[in-house]
Amino acid sequence: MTKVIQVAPPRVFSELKPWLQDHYQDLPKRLQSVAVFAMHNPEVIALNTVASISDQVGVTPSAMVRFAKSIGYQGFSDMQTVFQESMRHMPQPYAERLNSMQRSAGREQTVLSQFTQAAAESIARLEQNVAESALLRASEQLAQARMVYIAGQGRAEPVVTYLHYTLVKLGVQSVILSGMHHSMADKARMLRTDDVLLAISFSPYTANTRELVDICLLNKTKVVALTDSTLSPIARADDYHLEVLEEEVSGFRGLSATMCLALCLAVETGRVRAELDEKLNT
Amino acid sequence: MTKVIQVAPPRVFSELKPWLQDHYQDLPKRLQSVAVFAMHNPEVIALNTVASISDQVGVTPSAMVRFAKSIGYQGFSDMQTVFQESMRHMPQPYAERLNSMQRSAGREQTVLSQFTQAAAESIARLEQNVAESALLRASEQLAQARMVYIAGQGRAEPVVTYLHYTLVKLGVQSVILSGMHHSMADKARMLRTDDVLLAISFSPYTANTRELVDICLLNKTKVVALTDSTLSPIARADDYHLEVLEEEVSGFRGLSATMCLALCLAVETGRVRAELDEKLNT
DNA sequence: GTTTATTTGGAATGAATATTTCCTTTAGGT
DNA sequence: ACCTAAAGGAAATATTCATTCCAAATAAAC
Repeated sequence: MTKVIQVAPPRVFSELKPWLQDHYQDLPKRLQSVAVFAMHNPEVIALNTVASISDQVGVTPSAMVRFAKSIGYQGFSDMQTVFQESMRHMPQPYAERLNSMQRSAGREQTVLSQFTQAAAESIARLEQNVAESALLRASEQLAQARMVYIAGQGRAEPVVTYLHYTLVKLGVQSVILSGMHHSMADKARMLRTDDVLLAISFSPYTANTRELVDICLLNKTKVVALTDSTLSPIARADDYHLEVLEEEVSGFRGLSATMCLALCLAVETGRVRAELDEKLNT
Repeated sequence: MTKVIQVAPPRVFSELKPWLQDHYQDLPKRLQSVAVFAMHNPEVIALNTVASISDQVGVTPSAMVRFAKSIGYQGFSDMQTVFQESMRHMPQPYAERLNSMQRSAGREQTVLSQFTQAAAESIARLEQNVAESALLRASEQLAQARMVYIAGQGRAEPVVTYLHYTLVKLGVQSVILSGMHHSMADKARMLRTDDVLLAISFSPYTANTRELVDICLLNKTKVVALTDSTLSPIARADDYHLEVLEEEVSGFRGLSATMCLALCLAVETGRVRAELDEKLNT
């Protein structure tokens, strides 16, 4: 059996991608098919069984195992865990991200072009995946609120700042909740049933934001959530949530698509709010 | 065996959540533990084996199966597929897509498509207009700084927050200057000549940020600027500035391209900084 | 054109894992 | 305090699924 490589295989998906690009030419035909499919449908690899995947690719199950082994993994299952880990977006340490950044640096792609490409893809997907109707429903909730409370931490904080800024400019009353040094209970007490919580959260989901959402739902306070996955702890069926997924480049996730969605949400809210105000004045 | 329910169980995760909220009280103790865990760690349920999950929850494997059955699923595996399906980022239903297609085919584009298009164009232009060399020079300045002070107001503030967040994560010392309630003179006094000011500003340019830049240039403190035009008052010939122009839609300017550039700048700075640190240690 | 190495498909194997069963424990009611 | 019913744990069982092996096919080398 021909091993294409015998050194340790990539343990993270973002390193696997460039590896495959380099070695693609040297792979047998079937294994090339698998490679193409894997890069285009990583989620399928992560979630399905060998039989089901090989069926979709159009190869035999053994080809899948061979593929994994040719990269250096112990077997298919071993490789699958790498794909799975990339799905639960457990971020790798920043030092490692910088490392993999350097390793892929040789490949004639400038930093700028890599990130702009990722951003463009994220935005394209945003347009595909977000339903106009969902956006409208969320906006209506926000527009009807007596007051909009905005919460989010870490990577979500710039989004909080932006939404607050834009909403206020558009005449929608809103307050940033995350900055305040209140206890969770205090925060919860502020919220009345005619208020709306606008929660922004990405994985790894911070406990604070999650708790806040839980409390609001108990109090029958409406929640509008902006998150990166329907599996997010803050996404419920009975609330209004919008989903945006940012493409990653060697472990780094941007905010380009998220900011775009935030602007849409704010503008739409402003519009609906203006309509409501007009009705009241007539 | 006690079935809490015998009708068809939820086929999507978002419906399962409220279901559990309703029936939580009626569940046995161990099954409650599982319910709480499942709602807070859906990804774990989706990706791991019964043994591994039950271990993390602190119950026996059979409890997991019981849990699934009590909801109405055939078994654990059946329930797991629901969690998995919610993980894949399924595009919106075709009905919805057609709907929005038709609407955009008519006269008015959807809000979403208008803004995504603007964002995409802004990003494309960003790649065209920003020279890799300029990015590198700016990054080198930031990487050599003893401390990076970040300033910006209004629409630039989300960018400030984001840059601060990312730089700190990458091990580059930085402080946000705009939030502090010091007088301009106080702020200026903080800055030493081996510090660098990272100023973000868009038209209409706020006086505060402009003044800060002026003072720094007088003190021979290095300035890296991120702005929307070379005509900007904070762009000088002798400093390092990056330019990004956001396309506007009916008066609204996004931040998608800006955020992308900010990320590039931060990552590149982190990389250069790591290189420098390595040299010192040898 | 023949031989040799590589690749490929398909069935057999074996490991991993969900599920069931049975027995013990706990709790609720009289 | 006793009885009954529900709940929980542990291990046996059944199923699903990855993996391996071997023969057939294809491509490469001579």
